[in-house]
Amino acid sequence: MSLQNVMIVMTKSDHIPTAHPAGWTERCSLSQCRRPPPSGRTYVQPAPRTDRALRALERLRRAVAEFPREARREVLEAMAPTTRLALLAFMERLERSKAPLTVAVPGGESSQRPRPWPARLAKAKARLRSAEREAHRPWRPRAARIARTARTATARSDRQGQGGVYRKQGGWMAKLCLIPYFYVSSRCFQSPQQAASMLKVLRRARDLTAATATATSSCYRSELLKQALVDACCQEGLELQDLAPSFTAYVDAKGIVGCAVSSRSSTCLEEALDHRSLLLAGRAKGWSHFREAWLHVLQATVQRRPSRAWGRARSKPLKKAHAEVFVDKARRSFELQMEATAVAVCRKRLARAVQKVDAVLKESHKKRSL
DNA sequence: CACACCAATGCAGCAGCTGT
DNA sequence: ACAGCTGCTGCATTGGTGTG
Repeated sequence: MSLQNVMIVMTKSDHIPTAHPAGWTERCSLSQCRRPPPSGRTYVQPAPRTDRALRALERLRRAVAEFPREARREVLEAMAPTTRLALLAFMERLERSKAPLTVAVPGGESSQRPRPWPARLAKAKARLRSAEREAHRPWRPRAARIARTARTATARSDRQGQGGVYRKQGGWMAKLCLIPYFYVSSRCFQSPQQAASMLKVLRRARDLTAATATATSSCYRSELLKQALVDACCQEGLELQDLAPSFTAYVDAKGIVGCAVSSRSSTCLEEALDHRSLLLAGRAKGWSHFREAWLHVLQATVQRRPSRAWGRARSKPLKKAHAEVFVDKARRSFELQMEATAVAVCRKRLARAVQKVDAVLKESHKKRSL
């Protein structure tokens, strides 16, 4: 299709009769066509082919507008000449007609005002802000998800026969999520059977905890958990020191820093539970609060097993300055990652828009040659 | 319906100590 | 001297849920 043809199509569209005072523009919205019109307003049926071309071009125009000004030339040059000409003609026409064009694109928003660059980045940042707004909404586990996940985990462990029992270089250990964001590990055992029997105890403790605590509460009392562990051990004819549990808070913070954050393992249940509460409360209140909680956890000295474990197993608490560097670096790299994602999404949207315009142009060309 | 997000599980690796 | 022990850490994976 030539540039002239594009102009012809656009001129024709101007003459499509409409009962709406704003002209043809509002009819172009697919979503509006599907919905019953607002009271007192009438819409006529859309002219499919013309509208499709206009919609595709408007979609492309906005996809290009999402790029920073300096990148737009490169974007345009990467297009096929016909597509570029069609878009430029469309934009010229848009510029000439001072009437605000509001060709709506499915899933898009009004085109009266182009979205500022980078729209996706702004959206990403809004998401960050919304995480901060969560301050007023206390965290609660999704009961359905937890129940389903528990079923899945059970199914998986049934399949594998030893879910929750992990092989270490020197032996076997049992690990289980006792309550959401809170893990308990047994000490290391020589055989997988021993570790499996400890896993059974941990599962029993989890069931006892679930039976006594409300599923929607994020506040778990340490005495309750400890009692559940003691009772579970007792039912298997064991002592708590046979299990020798250690506890870790593990809070998913991918929405804030792009990773999960865990506290150091502690043999003190209260300590680990406290870290869990701090991290969860921080996460619910947004980045600045989460940062404080994370810093606290990183600097905390925890109770460890009196074992001969070394290396990473005995990582030291960080000094304040080091903790701050660590935390801020994580946040910065998360922000950069979000920006990169936003750019990738813009490119993807552009590719789709170009494809759509190409298809419309090709179809129109075919019809003309018949 | 595709994609992003999230909870939970699974596992490799770390690195100094200990036993031979 | 060195292989093995130890259990904690960090990250990948899995699969369900939410959202546009």
